[in-house]
Amino acid sequence: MDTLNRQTLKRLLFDYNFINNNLQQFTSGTISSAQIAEFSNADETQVRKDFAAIGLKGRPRVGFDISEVIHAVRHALGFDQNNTAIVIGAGRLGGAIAAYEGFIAQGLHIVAMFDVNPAKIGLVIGGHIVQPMEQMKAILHKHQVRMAILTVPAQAAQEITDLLIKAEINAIWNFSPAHLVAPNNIIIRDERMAEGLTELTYHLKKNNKD
Amino acid sequence: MDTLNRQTLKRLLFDYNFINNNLQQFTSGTISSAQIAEFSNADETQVRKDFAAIGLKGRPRVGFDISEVIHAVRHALGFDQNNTAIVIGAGRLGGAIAAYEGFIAQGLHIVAMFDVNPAKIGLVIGGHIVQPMEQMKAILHKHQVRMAILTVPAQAAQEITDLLIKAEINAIWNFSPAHLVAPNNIIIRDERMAEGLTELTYHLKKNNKD
DNA sequence: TAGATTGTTAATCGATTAACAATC
DNA sequence: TAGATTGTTAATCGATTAACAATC
Repeated sequence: MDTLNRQTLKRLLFDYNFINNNLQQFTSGTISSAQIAEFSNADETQVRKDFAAIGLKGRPRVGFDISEVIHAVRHALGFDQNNTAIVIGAGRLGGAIAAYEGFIAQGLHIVAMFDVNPAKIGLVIGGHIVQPMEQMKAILHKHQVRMAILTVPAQAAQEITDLLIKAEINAIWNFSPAHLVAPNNIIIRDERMAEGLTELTYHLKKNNKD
Repeated sequence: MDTLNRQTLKRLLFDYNFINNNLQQFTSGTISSAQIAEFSNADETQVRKDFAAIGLKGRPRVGFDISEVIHAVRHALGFDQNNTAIVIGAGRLGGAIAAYEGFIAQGLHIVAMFDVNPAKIGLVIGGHIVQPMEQMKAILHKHQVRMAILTVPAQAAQEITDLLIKAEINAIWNFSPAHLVAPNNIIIRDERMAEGLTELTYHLKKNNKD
């Protein structure tokens, strides 16, 4: 199976959420590409292509079986695989992420929380006891952690990334505004909130002038 | 000037951050499109096109004037325009956003924080006293607020959006996983963190199989 | 059977990259 | 002047949409 590109992943997630949140209205147990397309305002051909890309087959005159769609998307995107993760940076954002239960449906299980600040060690934030960085390597190993969630200030981000590289982490979900340098085999997703704000300030300014 | 598309906004922000964070290394006061392209790993033609799109002119053999670039990007993206905003949802995420100082450089000023939960009213979170929703309309008017930042649970999001529509908000920065229904003249940016997680779980799963 | 919906190929569209003349 | 770098047009690439035969 080919690698799904970012847009396809995004659309599949969107379709999946739509179906999941509106299960009760699809009493037939099936859904057509046109129904999905109407909601997601993508083209219906696009929906069929996306589904074909994850091996989903529909039936002419009937559509796609809802439980098959849910299962196939969960499988293709990896939601059916449990991933353990740690949060580094026991601030408000780190706490929010650690406490958020919505990620569990995507297979994410946060097992520990760390901070460099001695004053925070031992506090319970987002349901986890904050531990010192020195414990990190042992915990990563113990829980076979593959993902680190970085919610530290920009100036601390690279130093911590270097520790994670040494500890052979597989993936980093980076909420700091820093640009991280790491080997290519480490999957990095930068969550740049400044981008969202930029979109808004740009369009607000534009509207002002119109 | 044509509307900048999302990718262009993203690249301009990236270029801007790169230049800003590395000012000391450009002692000549100028920078070439090739230097930027090397860091951002975009094509250098793309950098020139992006700059041309915001009216920036470079000089052959010299490059682009750094202070001109900074000024032009800030102006084009609306960073030089102050925008007031309110945060709705006085949870950890709302607090993190309200307290984060990095957005000030983009012209964002948070003036108030709201929550539906009576137990939270009066608390100071992220530097702001939490106020009841009933105060919202008056404060929006008083501070000429154009943007609302939504950090409430999914099930509360649409109801609050409806209030914001009535209060004639211009833009909503939506951190809830809900799909908001609103008129087209309201600018909505959905910050779907589940997308980032999806990218990571997908690639982690893929790596597993390879 | 008739007709709705899929699956897939072909056409279109838009964004990215290559090429190169203009310029300082 | 020679040559580095811009600005811009043309070519390429990839993603989206249209068209339509296959199918139940």
